Amino acid sequence: MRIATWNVNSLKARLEKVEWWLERAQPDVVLLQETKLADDDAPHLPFRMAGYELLHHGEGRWNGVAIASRVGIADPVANFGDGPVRDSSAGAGSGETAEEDFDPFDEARMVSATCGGVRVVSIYAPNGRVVGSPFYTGKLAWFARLRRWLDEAADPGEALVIGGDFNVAPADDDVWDPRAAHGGTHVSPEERAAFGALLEWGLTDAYRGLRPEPGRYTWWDYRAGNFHKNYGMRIDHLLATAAVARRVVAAEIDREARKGKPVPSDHAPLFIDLDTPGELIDAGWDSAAGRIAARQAKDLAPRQAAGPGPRSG
DNA sequence: ATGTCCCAGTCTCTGGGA
Repeated sequence: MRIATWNVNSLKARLEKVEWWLERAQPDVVLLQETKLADDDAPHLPFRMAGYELLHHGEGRWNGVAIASRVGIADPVANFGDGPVRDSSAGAGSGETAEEDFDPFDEARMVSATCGGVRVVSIYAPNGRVVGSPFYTGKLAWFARLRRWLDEAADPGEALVIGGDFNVAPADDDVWDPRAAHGGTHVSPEERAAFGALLEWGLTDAYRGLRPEPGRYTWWDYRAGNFHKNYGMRIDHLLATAAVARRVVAAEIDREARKGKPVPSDHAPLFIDLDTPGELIDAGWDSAAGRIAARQAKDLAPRQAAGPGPRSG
């Protein structure tokens, strides 16, 4: 069983790329983030044509999470079960997300279901923008809500996977240059502690558990050729309870999906294989990835810290 | 390199978010 997660940066704009990747990677379950669609606009038919059911939780213009599965979808939960979120497609304008209006619990950032015997949770954590800002405080509060949901609605003994865009690089090895990112969001001690609180509950970083090498990322800024320089961050994760983690036999980030035309998302898909390695896993998903990472390790000699720091989705 | 991409509305450009 192959479980993937992918921040697609608009499912509408990325539909062709997503269809290509479903055919390429043959995932059984895909957790999607930043669909940027209202539920009424979710593309159920193309997924159905590819053999997948689609569970979508969106608000319109921003955010939006989904689960695509070809092994069934049961017991859906949206937004931690806290009720409907704001419709960001209607009346959106300047001030819509002004600081005083920001409420991460009023945005479509969580959807869950049971697929093929595994409860999966697709999450899109708030970005945080600037350390110390109300958006950053809201990000930390959102992570606390996620942890509380685990405490109240889940059990560390069950088969569960939380995947998505956490907007947190858990360790310095998860950032292209820790000095460049220092002082910014995604790497602050508080954000890493919020991530750690999820592990503490009973989850394992399924990718890192199997793949210790540095220099492998899931997000690269569109600008400045950052992807080709491998200036990225590992901020998308698949966290698994022990019942799932012990079954993980492979983990990969598919950098090929971050390349070429039509224009890709700024995130690459990440996936894990349970019990049986996928047919394509041994073919190599990007033979250049290791070479780039090795070159980057040498490049980590003196470099000026970048000014504004990274901004990721 | 302030370097790109996506969205909706003010709609062939702009502003906001990542």
